[in-house]
Amino acid sequence: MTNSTPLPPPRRAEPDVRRQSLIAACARVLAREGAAGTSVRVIAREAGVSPGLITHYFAGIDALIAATYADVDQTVSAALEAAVADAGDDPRARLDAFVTASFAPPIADRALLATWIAFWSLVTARADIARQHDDQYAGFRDRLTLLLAACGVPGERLRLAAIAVTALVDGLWLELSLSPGCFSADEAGAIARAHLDSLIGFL
Amino acid sequence: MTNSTPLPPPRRAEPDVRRQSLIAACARVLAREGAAGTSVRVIAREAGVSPGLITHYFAGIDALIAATYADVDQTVSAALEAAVADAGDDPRARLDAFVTASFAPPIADRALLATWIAFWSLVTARADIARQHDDQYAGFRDRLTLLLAACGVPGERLRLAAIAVTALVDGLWLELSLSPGCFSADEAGAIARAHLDSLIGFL
DNA sequence: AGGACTGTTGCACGATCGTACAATACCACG
DNA sequence: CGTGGTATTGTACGATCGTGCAACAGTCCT
Repeated sequence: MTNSTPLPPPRRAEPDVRRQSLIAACARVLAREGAAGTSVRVIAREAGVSPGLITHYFAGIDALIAATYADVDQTVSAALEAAVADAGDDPRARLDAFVTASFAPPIADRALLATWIAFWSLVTARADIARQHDDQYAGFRDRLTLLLAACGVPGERLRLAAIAVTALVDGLWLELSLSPGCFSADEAGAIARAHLDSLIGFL
Repeated sequence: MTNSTPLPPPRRAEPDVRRQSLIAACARVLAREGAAGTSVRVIAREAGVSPGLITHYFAGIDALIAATYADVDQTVSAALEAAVADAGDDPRARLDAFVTASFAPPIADRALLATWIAFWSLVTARADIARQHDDQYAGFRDRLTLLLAACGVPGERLRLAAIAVTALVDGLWLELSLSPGCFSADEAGAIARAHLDSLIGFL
């Protein structure tokens, strides 16, 4: 049980680098084993380190999962922002890019879904994690609100419009990730753009 | 540790009744403790029986969770069907009733959300559970397809329309259950009905 | 070069997990 | 009124869980 691998000599790493590698290992394990099979020992083996190191960098396994979720959220936000930036200056093109990017890598990814689910399963029991969830979703909606306003959606409809688009994109992303054979990413994008058409009322 | 309660004498129950009571206890524990805190012992204490009884009725804890999910799905389907039946004969009223009921008790319920999340967390790792998920969602979409067709949605748009409405309702239901303070059930219904308006193109 | 700092290891500990199994107690039936 | 069948109990077992901690080792500073 001591070690099946030849045990390479332990090497020091920059604290930030090591911390990030633990988060990445946690995300990989969540994607491969699911939330139930994700434990300190499995994550440590995935990262190639000793189990004790996780306690050294994180207050506990829940803190590591929360950090993984925050990291995933940051990855998603960065990818969405990059898509918006690539779309140029036309407001509608920027809005389309924002929602379409949700159905392409790296966002429509099984690893992200597993992380999300593992995190949701903590929301029910822990108040601090519930607040982290609320904050991250509020950030997503706020960004969407700006893009919708730039497309001319009037202020009094802005709030519900942002909620609607968030829900639609989330639902499509969820089912696309859970059962990828049911419909394609292109179809999801077409559905979302059609919904934006009716919201903006460009006719 | 033997027993904190006065231990009422063990009573026999009809197998179906006992089985159903275990499923109900599982759902309550999932709602209260979250997926992580749901174990054989906790469920047995919630149901007022011995832990061994769960093994007697179900092949394992995963089978109990799967049965709980199937039961929840049946509850949801029955509630939706009842709402449709109450709506009368007008196709659009029936469609509205179907989607609006998703945001009212007993569907928009924290216990259901917890069950759903616990089940999703098993989808990643187990193929048989992934198929159960696909089947249940296909059933939901099929029912929606019939209601949409009755409202005059043409055949070539029917498939994507059903996917879109399913995703929107799912996303709204998910966020409504995860953070109830963000928007209300009435607002969710209004969003969904507006989306149906644009799909059916009644203008 | 040598000492201090700390990243890292490896293991021990108690708790809890899911499951198996023999013993028990209830109930229907002869 | 026994008696067999089975729902139910209680517990034991091995595995795995998260965490704490003393010892080790790599790196940097003086």
